[in-house]
Amino acid sequence: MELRHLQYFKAVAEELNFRKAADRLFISQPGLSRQIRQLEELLGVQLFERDQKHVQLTPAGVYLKGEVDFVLNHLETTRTQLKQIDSGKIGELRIGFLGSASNRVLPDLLQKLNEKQPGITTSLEELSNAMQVEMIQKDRLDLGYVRMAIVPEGLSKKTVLKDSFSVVVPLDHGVNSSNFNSLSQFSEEAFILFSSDYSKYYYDQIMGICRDAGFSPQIRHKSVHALTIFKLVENRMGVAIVPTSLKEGYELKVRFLEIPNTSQYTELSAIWKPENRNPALKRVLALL
Amino acid sequence: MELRHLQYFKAVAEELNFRKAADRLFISQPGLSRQIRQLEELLGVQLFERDQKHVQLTPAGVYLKGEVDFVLNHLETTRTQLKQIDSGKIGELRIGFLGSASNRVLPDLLQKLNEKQPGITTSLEELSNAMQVEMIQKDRLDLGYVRMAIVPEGLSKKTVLKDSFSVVVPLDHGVNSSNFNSLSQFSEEAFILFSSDYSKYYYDQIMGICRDAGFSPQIRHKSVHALTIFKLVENRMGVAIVPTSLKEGYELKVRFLEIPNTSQYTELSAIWKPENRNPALKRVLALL
DNA sequence: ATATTTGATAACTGATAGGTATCAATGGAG
DNA sequence: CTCCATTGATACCTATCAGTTATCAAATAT
Repeated sequence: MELRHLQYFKAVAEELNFRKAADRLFISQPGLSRQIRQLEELLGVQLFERDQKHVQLTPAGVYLKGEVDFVLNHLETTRTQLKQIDSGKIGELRIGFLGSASNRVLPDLLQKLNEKQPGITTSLEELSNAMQVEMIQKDRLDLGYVRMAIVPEGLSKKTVLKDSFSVVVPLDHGVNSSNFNSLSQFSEEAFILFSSDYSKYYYDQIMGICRDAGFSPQIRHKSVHALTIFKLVENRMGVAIVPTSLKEGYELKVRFLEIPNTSQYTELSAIWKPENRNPALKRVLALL
Repeated sequence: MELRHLQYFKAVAEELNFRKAADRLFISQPGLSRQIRQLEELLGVQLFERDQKHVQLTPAGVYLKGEVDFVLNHLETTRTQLKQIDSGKIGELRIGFLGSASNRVLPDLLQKLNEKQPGITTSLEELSNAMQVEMIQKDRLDLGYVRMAIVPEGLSKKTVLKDSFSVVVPLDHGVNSSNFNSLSQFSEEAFILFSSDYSKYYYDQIMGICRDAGFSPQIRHKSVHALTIFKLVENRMGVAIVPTSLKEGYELKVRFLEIPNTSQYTELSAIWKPENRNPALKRVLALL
């Protein structure tokens, strides 16, 4: 059985006249007659009652007509949907991000998406730098928000946020914005850092900043979540160095001190695989 | 576009390998390759990503696979329905049920069906709760008899039986109907339950009943068949808690003790998909 | 380095969808 | 009643194209 049979059946069922149906289908009447007979043989069921002057549907034919209408209609809408998906008007984008992107960058993107590309749905997942890279390379993620200076071979990058670093201290800490001038003031403090397996590059960079200031930090705690780090600082478990933009978006009971005179900064970048064929990705990249 | 294209597409989408798919379809690999390419041209959409070693679906291909599965399955059931209707029937109703429906509810339905709608034939299958839900959602089942408090989104439900629970004990067990007053009398017994993969909800509920009675049951055996459970009880392998209505319909050598004063009860419900197009289903629903 | 596997290409062939010409049966118009 | 238009079915032809075999180059695996 082929769709041809069903389309022909539909025409005959509607016209109840082989010649008119054949005309509508732009084929000859004998050809149509044969295809209908073949359909009846294939299904093992008589669909039309033909006496020499009239054609009408059998009960089985009536049932089949309903189902054929349904199926052909369904296939038609499937075709138009397919076109939409292929052009990226609708589709799903799988986004990975570091926690630090969830303050401004990610909400910005989602809002812009909702405005300009409402057909695109997203699936969001907070993941480490390394995991995002791996998943993008394996086509398990379309877009990632990471912190790294150089991206692995084969991935594209666009920086969306350039961030200085700040020292995070308890509110009652002796150093404040008026007397803070060098990071070396914290050389004897305990430090709280992001875990290196969450972002190796990030970890190394903070170590570099301290080295520039002439000391090697004592690391007491490591965590993967910014909020946890802030809580630890608040409870005087140490001080932390984090991207300045993390200041926004939390109800903070800690003090941020932007580190002056340092060429060190961190970039939040969107990364993706140029060969990625998800059409929704192209549209989203145009928005970045 | 013809059904052939869709069938071939389905095979390739499942195998993700042109040669294996061609073997499965009993055609040659070049022929299959050409048909798929033609389908892509007809739809104006790329469906597969082929590099020289791997084949994978594009997002459009993923979408099409879902629709094709649906359409081909729908056409298949249409064929069997057609046969039924052609032989003077109204259609076939595919019914799934839990074993506990086979005592009263299912025979009742079948008898009523035989009386009021003799044109409807049935195909019956004993299936777990989860399997029934899945098959109904995929249009592989028309009506299911399940035990669950809330049905998944998109399915309709009608409760057909409200059942209390009974403890099942051997005939010579110390506890009988005159001295039974609390489930806690069984707190030290070994228990035999229905497997949780048969009906998660049911399993949890029995655990809840015991918790209400102030103990956590020692579970020694699990089984999916009521009769097996009764046999185990008969041979003093433990006691069981089952819906009271299971008492009927078996030649029992065990004793049922209805649990008093519990708000716990179990409902046997008929579930179906409202969009289901089976004409026999509409008629049967009118009988419920 | 060798063998095996992948999908794509090229050229051939056989089945069949659709064409033309015609038929017998029916029913409406005169 | 006759005539004629209209119905679907039949017989035969043909051009298309689905599916074939025989290859290929590229990529793994051994």
